[in-house]
Amino acid sequence: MNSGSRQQALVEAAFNCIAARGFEGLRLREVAKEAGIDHSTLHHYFPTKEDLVAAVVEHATRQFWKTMPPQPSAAATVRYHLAVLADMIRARPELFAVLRELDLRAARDARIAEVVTRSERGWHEALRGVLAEALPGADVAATADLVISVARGVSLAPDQAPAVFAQLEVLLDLTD
Amino acid sequence: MNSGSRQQALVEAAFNCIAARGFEGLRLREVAKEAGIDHSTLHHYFPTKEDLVAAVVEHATRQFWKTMPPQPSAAATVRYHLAVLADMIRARPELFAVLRELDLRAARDARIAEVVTRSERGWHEALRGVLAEALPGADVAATADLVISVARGVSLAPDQAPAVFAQLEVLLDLTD
Amino acid sequence: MNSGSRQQALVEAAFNCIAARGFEGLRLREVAKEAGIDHSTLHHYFPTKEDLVAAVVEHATRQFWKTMPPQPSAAATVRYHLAVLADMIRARPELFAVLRELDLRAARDARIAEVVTRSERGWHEALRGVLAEALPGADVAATADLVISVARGVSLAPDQAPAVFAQLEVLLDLTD
Amino acid sequence: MNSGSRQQALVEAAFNCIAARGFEGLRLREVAKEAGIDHSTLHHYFPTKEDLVAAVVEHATRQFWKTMPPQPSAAATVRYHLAVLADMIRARPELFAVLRELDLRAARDARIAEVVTRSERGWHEALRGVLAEALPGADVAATADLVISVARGVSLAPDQAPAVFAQLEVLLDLTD
DNA sequence: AATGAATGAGTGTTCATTCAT
DNA sequence: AATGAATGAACACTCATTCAT
Repeated sequence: MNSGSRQQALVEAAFNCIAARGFEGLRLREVAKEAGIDHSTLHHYFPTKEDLVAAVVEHATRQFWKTMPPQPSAAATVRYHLAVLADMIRARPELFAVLRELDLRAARDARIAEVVTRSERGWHEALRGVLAEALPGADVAATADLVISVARGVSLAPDQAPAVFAQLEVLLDLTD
Repeated sequence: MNSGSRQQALVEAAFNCIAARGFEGLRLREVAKEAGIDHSTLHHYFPTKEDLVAAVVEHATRQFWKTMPPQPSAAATVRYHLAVLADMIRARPELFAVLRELDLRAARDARIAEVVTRSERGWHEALRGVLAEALPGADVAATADLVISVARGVSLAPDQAPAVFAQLEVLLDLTD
Repeated sequence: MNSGSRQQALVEAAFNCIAARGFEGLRLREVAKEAGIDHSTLHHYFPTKEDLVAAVVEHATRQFWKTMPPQPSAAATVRYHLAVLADMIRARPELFAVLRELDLRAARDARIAEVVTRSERGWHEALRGVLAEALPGADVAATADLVISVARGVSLAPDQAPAVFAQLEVLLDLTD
Repeated sequence: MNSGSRQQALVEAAFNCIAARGFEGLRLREVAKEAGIDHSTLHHYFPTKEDLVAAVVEHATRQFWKTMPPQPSAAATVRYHLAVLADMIRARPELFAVLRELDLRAARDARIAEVVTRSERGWHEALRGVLAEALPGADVAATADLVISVARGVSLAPDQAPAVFAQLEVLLDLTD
């Protein structure tokens, strides 16, 4: 087993701990145990807890953000994006729970704030681009923020995701 | 000083700690110190940390939820509600940050889940009532969930609250 | 048992550990055990290890320095002082070993340097005063430094203390 | 680079660590890093930390003790010796700080005590020989111990070395 | 020789909780 | 109620040492 996979295993174990018990429930010994190594070996890969957390933050944001695949029309691209979002939130609620923990922590941790901001900037820009085409005349910046707010908010109640995104789609009037 | 106000002071101190440093940064000694009492004395009012947290949860949800004051029309009532929401989120971001921490914790703490659910149910019902009148023919349940999702999501980026709620109002087409 | 004696007991236990195993062998758990309390209770009295060490430093320097009791003549006072020094070093070699550890540590710890310097200053001044009277015409500052150097040096080989101080007395020609 | 020089480099690196941070601050990883090798490789040269320390002890005592070069007269030899001592202490205070750490450690480590004793014995004998000639009638054993005590003591306050040794020379009345 | 991974005992420190007064 | 003392389990982190290559 090479060192890359060990680090990866540790990050995933840490991610699972955070998903299950929140940041406050993150215990290095438990992470190491789940990854099948001694807890002091963990420090060989991540000298401090903060370093591990930083890796988890990168991991979580990278997992979330996938490019928006172009569809026959801009409106279709937006509709598809909303549908994918709804599906992801339902399929992987823990990922989104962790992302929301990150949002909260960003307010008091500059290191996290930077990653979160960077991650959101990309999403926001992509959203603005496709919304400008799909909804000419609309306030695309505010609309992008609205979409992101809905995604954030509904990931705190994952079961509602399909209905909420469907309703958002109706309101946006995304006809070709 | 009667015991009621002592408890109140402790709950507020705890709330402030959570707002400032999150649940993971809640220290009983610090709460007691901020309330001006010995940390052992705190246990006379709240036997365990969990009890204090429960009180904070009640405190936070009570603070948030205020009845929706009726306006000349149902549409005006909704518009007013959205505006109040935007104002509150901007004025008291810590309150909403704590409420979001609660949403996250509800997923792993049944005691919190119960309070959060109860609080949301009231809000949801009130919203459905006024939306049914303001937007006849609309899917009021989904719309109420959408409004709540937006409020939740935007409280993670409080600065965007006015613009996002304004955009939501536009999409809802809330004319009299 | 009042808190004063507890602190005293802890300081003495810490002193004994340092005397027996040096600063590098100072273990908080062991100190607490020797004082008969739980190791975390120690932090109730001394929040950090550094605080405990500071108290030990004060304790050690205070123990050493006792005023020079005046004798019939200045020369007799110096002779008596040297004799007392020789006796103390033989009687309590660990105390002087700890004081020498302090001298060494003072080079890399400003907090210790301050206490050591303060302690030595008093000694040096008293020595200069009585030497000026006992040995008119001598370089009292250099002689005082010499006496202190001898005391320091011989405390690293306590058995030689009587002989070395006796020889120093001879050289100083301390006749009335 | 042959293994002899590697060992030498490690010993010197260890010596520097002890000089800078004391025995308690001696870290094998740091020593290895300063010597430019992996910390595991260090164990090929010195199986245990104690072995490295033993080598440092030899190194330090060997560095100090250099034979007393004969001068025109025995008194001049002693005077020269004191002057060299004063110069060395001022020029290389860290060496003498380490030697004093060794004296202290000798009290609780037989392995170190042996080296320290052996080193001192040579010095003491040489001193007795030349003192017997320079100061006929004096208690040469006690005087040699006195000189050694002064050297030890003043190396804890290196700045005073010249003045203290000058004063010792005066008291010894080392005229030809 | 040389290395990076791995270990485990141990280090100071924290903190909710309980006890005695 | 109120306090300060006391507890013990848990924590992140350190470090000499060993193992596999």
